[in-house]
Amino acid sequence: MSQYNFKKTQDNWRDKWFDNNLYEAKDFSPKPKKYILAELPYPSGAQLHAGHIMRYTVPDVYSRYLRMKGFNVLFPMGWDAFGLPAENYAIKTGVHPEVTTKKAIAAMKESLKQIGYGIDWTREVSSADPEYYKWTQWLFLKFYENGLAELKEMPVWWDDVSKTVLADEEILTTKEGVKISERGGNPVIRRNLKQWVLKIPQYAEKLIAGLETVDYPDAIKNAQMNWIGKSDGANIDFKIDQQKVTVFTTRIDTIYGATFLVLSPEHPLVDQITSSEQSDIVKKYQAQAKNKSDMERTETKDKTGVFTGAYAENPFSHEKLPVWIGDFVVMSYGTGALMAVPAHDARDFEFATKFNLPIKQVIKPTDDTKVTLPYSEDGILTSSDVFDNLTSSEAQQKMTEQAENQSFGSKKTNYKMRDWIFSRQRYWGEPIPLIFVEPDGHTEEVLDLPVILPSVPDYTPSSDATSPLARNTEWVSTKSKDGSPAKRETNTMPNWAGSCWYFLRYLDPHNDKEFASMDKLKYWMPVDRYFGGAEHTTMHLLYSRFWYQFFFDIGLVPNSEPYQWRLNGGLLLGPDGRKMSKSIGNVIDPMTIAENYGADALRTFICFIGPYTDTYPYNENGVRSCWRLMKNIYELKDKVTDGVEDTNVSKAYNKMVKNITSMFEDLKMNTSVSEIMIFTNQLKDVEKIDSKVWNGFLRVLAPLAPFLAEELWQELNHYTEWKNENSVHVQPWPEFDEKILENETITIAVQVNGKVREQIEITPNESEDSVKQKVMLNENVLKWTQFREVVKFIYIPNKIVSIVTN
RNA sequence: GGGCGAGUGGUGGAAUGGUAUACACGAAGGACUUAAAAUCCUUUGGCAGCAAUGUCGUAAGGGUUCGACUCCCUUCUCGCCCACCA
Repeated sequence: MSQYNFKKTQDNWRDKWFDNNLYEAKDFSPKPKKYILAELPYPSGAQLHAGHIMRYTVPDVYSRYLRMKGFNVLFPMGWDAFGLPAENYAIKTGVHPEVTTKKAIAAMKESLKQIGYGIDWTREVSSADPEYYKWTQWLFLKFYENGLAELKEMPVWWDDVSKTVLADEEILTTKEGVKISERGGNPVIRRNLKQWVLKIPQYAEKLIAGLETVDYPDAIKNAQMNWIGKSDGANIDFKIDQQKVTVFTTRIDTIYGATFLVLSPEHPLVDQITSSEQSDIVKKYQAQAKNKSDMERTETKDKTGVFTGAYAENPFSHEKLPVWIGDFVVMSYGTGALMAVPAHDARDFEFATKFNLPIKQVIKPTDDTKVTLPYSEDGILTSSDVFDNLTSSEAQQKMTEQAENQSFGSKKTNYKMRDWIFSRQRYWGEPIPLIFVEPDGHTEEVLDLPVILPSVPDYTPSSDATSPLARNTEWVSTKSKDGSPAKRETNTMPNWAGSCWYFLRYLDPHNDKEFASMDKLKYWMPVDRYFGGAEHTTMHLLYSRFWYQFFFDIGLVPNSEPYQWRLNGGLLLGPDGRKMSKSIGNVIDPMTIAENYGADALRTFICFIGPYTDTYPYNENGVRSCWRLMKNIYELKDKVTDGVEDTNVSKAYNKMVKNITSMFEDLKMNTSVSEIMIFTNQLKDVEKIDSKVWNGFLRVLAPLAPFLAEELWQELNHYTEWKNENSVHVQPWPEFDEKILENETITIAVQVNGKVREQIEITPNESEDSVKQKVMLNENVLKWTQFREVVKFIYIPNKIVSIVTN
């Protein structure tokens, strides 16, 4: 018996496949297309890590299956090559990030080939390649030209370790309420800086509407909806002497219960309305709030605030309401001012209780249940003048109408989503292709793209919020279109920029006239299946939808949603069940596993471990069992011969093909591996295996274990030299015969009063009468039915009999 | 505080209204071996029983149904996301 040498097998077929580009996706092929996409990796470190294997294995198995099913499959790969780790490494060592990145890319590409991912490498792209980022810059300029990119002075999150601004999405809040950076966990502080922003809130409605047309799990849709944070309500003006303050409310129906207003301490009106008696105390509070970091603001659960001495008139009830300021009201949402209805809002209730302000109930429940305040549900209005007895929603409509008719308010929709801060004060990113023309400093586009990222002697970020590029004075000074002196924008784009459109470049990677041709976009888009990480739900996945929707609006792409379908994958934990971490020392290196057990065993293990979406601890014994499976399959080959007839094997074979076909369609790779194991165990028990069965089995095996399947396929067919069309991976997916699966008899269970008491044999589609006769005379059934009256006899054909007695 | 998801053997998991625990790991016993590894065979949800079998059992409680891990309600626990967002 020959021994399975997985290393030799892998080395051999890997070169054959990739040297001949076996997995090429053909533009405009008459076959139906499938675009299978997995998030592109960041090329750090030397090689692949466990996360990549978890992310790419199932998509690869699936795309291999589709290819055999006759689809023109695009399964591409590229590199999200800009980013902090390479830059931080450069700061430490002085080696240019380009050098380290290229090295990492080469090593990772080699690893991806070793695992046997069926990637079309002719379409490889790297976001740090000038040929690529030329188009990232070009696309950015489309935003600029259409008023969606804007320079804006605003409070931003500043990472004080990395010395750069970060977007809202890149900030996490710890359990203690401390704000930190998502990458690196560095402390962040608030700073006012002038930044490029992309006005993603303008696409809020389209981003919401688009979710209805795509097939994403509800969890992702919910998270994006939540992040966009749409609230329908109204802006209402309250008069304060000659001034007026506008508040945003989603509950205008509670306005008769408003007993005070609260303004953000930074609200511009505060200085004008504060009475002279309150002036000192207000100024002191404002100063305190300003010095308080956001961390401290959120840390103190206790509400604080001070009275301004001013009173505002409720436009409905004409009551005079005291105006307070409080730092729980943030300037960046709504109007920075709110009407407090302590009876119907928990925060207002807390504030009113603390400062002894009146609490007035104006909503009662629709039924007679007693309420404890604060009661924040909808209900029936009371103590609300002419609006009494209306429901909340009726009142909201009528009151908003009245406010609009009398010009003291209007319907208003607010979003939690903010402008996307798009400048980074770092080196290793795409230069923003704009210049500031002197003397007035107005911005102008750079027409000659790409703006190449210049070399600098020193990558260290500066604490004065300028980019390392700013120190390259020669590069910074340039000329405008009409020859005026100008200075370059020295900030770079965030890491997310390149990945917002990479899936479009795969479609036309070598086009130097366009970012991608419309014909190719029309052929391939949208992405049919997109696999990625859950951490990108409100970042990359939302950003790239925004870009794509905008491109659609300006006619650059053929449809409005980039991804038709999306699934988030889980993680591989260390053997101890904890997240892999160098400091804990529980990091599993997939390439070592591949080295020890073979790429096929590793792939099969990753599939077998459980559904794609879940997270699992690593288990070495699990890999060993898959390695054993490979070995067992290999050893079966000596039993293969022509003309073996075996009904049991034939049945098992057809069942396996049938089951795996539907499991692959549903991406249930874990149970597919079970089916392979069950069938293999069966083959181990027979003397001889028919070559036709073996032929089909190898094709079913091919997506999961591409190397082993290729080895045995080539041997079975006695191929002596390599030809692409002879590869197992381009063979048609095997058919199965339902007829062979039909048995002469079926065993079904008999339940008496819900408990299984007997199993009987019936012929397929046997009549109810005949089955009933068999069942009612059965001795084990009689034990439970005699001396009782059979009230009901239920027969579900070919499945079960259920008897009810009294 | 809000939203979403999940709870099944010692472990990863299977079963989406029809015989709960497929497949695999681990464990126990046995075969082979001087021995070990590897390999092979047997057993493996709890309780009672030599066994046939009975009985309980999918976080807890209730409901719908001939029949519920699966659908509905209540509670508990865990995970993830968001969070003074008016």
